[in-house]
Amino acid sequence: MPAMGTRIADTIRERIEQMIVTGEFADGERLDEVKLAEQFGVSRTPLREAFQSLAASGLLTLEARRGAFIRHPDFVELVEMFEVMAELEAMCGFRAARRVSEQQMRDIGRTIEACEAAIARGDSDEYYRENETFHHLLYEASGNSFLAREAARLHKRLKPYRRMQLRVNGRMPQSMREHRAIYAALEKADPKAAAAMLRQHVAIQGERFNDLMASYRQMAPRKAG
Amino acid sequence: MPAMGTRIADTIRERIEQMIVTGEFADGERLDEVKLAEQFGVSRTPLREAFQSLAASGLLTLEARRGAFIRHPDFVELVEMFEVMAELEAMCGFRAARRVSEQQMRDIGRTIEACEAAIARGDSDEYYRENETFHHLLYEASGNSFLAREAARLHKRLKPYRRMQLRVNGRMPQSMREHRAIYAALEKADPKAAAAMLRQHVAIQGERFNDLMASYRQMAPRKAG
DNA sequence: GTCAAACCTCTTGTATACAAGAAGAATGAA
DNA sequence: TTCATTCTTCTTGTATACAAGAGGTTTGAC
Repeated sequence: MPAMGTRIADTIRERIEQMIVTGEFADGERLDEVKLAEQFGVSRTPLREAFQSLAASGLLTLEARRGAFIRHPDFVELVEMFEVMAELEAMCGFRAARRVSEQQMRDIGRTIEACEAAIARGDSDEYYRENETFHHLLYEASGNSFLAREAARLHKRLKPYRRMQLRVNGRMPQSMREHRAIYAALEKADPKAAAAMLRQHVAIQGERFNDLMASYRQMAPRKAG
Repeated sequence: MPAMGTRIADTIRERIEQMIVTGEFADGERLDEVKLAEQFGVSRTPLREAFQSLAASGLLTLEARRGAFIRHPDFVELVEMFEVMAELEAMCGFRAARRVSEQQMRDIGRTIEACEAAIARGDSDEYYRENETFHHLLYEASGNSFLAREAARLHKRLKPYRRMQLRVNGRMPQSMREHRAIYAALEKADPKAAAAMLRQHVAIQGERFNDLMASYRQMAPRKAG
């Protein structure tokens, strides 16, 4: 964690990042420096530094002398990104199967139960939170801190689009079964099974491909001037 | 001297990035804003924006109210990074085996020959250049543009440390044999073989682990106040 | 001589001022 | 009316000014 004291630029970065990953901006929308600076009560300087940082993380796009834009990935790129995400998670699972600690297994087990409870209550926000925790615990359990950071980074970047996957009818119970299967593979210390399960869990393939495409088409019209 | 065509911040970013990946800075070195601004003949503003961008890419570390520092990865993290790099390259190879075009195969073949010619001439700079091209062509050949970008990003970040691997006695001819094996796997359209070859080619394991560790120890003392 | 506290200086972080493209509006010709 | 051109305005990009923390240094007490 890079020293993050009282720098306004860092705070701004966090806040804009949050706005982006919660899907607050439409595709193609331009982030007005003056307006945002006013909104946050700061000058343009820290705001622009935040922009640079966010752009390097891929969360927004800077166009020379035109400004900062939200550019949602097109469908092809979205599939590409999930393809990489699937492989990173598989890699985490593979390594975690050998390296995961008992404490980590308990934590993972807890998030699975919390997920199921959330579904039972119909609390989808809680479900998303716990699901996220599940995956982050897995990244950590890989025992490769660099891999964990990179996986978390891409995970964050995909956040606005992950809901599309889960919104589909019947996806959540299926997702839960997969969580349990992943847990079982870790418990058996079976790297290949864990990797395969996770690849399957995250990848966009088969029916899921069509589901995502349909969801994407519903979301796509949200274009901004 | 204000705006004149291209963004200064971008130019500065490129130049500093180049300085970093060519290993121009020692571990722990602080990048003096005033001195660098003077050196480049610009104000601190675009320089600081470049810093933000570089920090987000992992090429330098920003510490609140202390400055921008070059923090070389420790040995463990370096191994972790190569582990991820190996997997990304394997992934590229897997996909490239199915998707690579004939033109791309010709280009890849050409870089292999250029590499071998460079070795024969003892031109190591040229060798590094062509080797880099070989890998970048492979990333592109994966057919997944997002994957290609991510692989290229990590490749760049590892650049200062890749030479350590190759400097080892006899590594270059071995590396060339691997290039040819990778080429053969692509030609046979054998995804698993291509992936395995690339994982093997990039990963730090077996003897290579010890070689890298030795090289790292020689490089490590380059600490700055 | 050693330790601690105040102070000074140097560097970073933020705000503001200014320059210069870019996009759009107004103007004029066909 | 339509197209091209000029001009206006708005926004970004860069420089500079100013504020404030961090680190080192001096000074004083013991």
